[in-house]
Amino acid sequence: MRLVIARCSVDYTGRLTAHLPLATRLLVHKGDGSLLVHSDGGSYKPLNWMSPPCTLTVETPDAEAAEEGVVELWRVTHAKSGDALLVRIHEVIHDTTHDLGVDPGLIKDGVEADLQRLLAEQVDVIGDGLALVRREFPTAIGPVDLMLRTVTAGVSVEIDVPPGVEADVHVSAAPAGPAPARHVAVEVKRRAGIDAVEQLTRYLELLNRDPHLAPVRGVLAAQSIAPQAKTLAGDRGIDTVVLDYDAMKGIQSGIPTLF
Amino acid sequence: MRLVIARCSVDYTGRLTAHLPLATRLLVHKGDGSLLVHSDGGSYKPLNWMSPPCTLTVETPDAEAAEEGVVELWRVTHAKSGDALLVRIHEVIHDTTHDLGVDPGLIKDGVEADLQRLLAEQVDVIGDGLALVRREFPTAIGPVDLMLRTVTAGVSVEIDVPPGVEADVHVSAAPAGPAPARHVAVEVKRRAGIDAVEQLTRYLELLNRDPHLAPVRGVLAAQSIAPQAKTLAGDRGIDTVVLDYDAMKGIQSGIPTLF
DNA sequence: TCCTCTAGCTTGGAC
DNA sequence: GTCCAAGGTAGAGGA
Repeated sequence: MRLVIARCSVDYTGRLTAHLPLATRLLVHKGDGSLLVHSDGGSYKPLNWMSPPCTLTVETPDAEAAEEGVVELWRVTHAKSGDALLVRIHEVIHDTTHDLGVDPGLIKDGVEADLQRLLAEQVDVIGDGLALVRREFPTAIGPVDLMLRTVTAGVSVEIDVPPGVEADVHVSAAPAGPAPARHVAVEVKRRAGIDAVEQLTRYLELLNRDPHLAPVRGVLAAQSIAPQAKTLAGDRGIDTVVLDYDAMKGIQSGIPTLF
Repeated sequence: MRLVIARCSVDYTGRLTAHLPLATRLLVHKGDGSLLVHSDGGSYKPLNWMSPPCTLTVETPDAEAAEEGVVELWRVTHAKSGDALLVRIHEVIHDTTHDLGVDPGLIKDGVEADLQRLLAEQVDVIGDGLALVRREFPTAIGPVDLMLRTVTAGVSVEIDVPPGVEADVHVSAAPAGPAPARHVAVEVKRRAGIDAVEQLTRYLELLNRDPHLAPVRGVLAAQSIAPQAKTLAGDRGIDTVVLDYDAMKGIQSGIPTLF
């Protein structure tokens, strides 16, 4: 990794064009060829950058550029897209190179996948008398996060059996023509916006065309739900459930899961 | 801006928890207090970071940590959210500080706003016999990018007048009861996905309730349109138009706009 | 490979 | 402040 502090101007041409006037900035040239241009402040996102695969070539400025004070010209070209970054360096203030080795990588917890996994183990959070059919239930337009079905075969049955799988098995085995299972499609999000409601609506539209599944009810489950998303969901008959990740994690660690 | 190369492990707790095992990394401490943790390679995004407003405090490791080889402990705390980043430094390999000054900022061209502006000047790209009503046409749920209307008042009229405004004016002034104008709502995107179709659908639903506007046809105009978005648009009777930004820009620079 | 969806998204703008 | 939409979104994961 090469770290350069330099007075420079930068031009990007590619999906759009962007220009950075002359100023002092940090240039990070990584081992994979990528380049980041950072200012002191702003966001974690560089002002300009080039993602790998790309190559950096250092050129000597032509007479005109040299006259303007350019001492070095860095050209970073993307291997496929043709995007290019041009760094006109007027003054190098710092220049060091370091060998960092390979990074072991990041371990995360608490992303949507974790939320979905926990919720699959605790479908009672969504409502009573529900059992998991499967996670990532496949449809033609993509997988539904969770597919559940009701296990309401009469109150008397549910009293003396454990909730979840056992009751579900009982219903399935009921000799007297069982009430048709009603399905519940659950969309899991960390933060749900209008787009989440739209997504679930598309799934429901499709699922309800399938006579084996219909009627399918929709539930939007998220750690936070935008007010407009809640309103839109209400309009469309979609229930919303706010999830408490820490509480769900507590239950998960305390009680062994049924599945 | 302070640049540190160090062998360190990092823990983030906040919206999720994340852990980085011991390895050599770049730490960038910016003037606004923010911290970036970069590896040599990967993306332009740091492995871990803390966004401003936040403060960095350097602590002396306790006996236990010192025994594990920690020589310095950086704690970065977000001012509002309570998110925290903990950097356990085992070895400092490089440590320099530089004054970069304030960055003049980035100038962009080719973003969605530019596309919309160009398209407003060249509505014929959408179809013949159309005139701009206005950009950012207001509705209760937000502005429609472009609202157009047809100027089809009979072919004979259109032959000997310039397209666009002039023809439109003529139609408006036509003494023999003019055919009602048909409206076209255009959603402009650089890249259109399913969400763009959903957005336009919401607008059309609303616009078509207005007897002054109905019937309103929908057009999705974008530099690239995802296949599923094109399919969904087709299902809903929404036309799609693929835009060539460079070509449109060429026309714009060559021919003065009518508006 | 293409195409989809998530993201500690971030960031800017409107209300 | 909250909420929504754009992003050179990037990056992962499935078909």
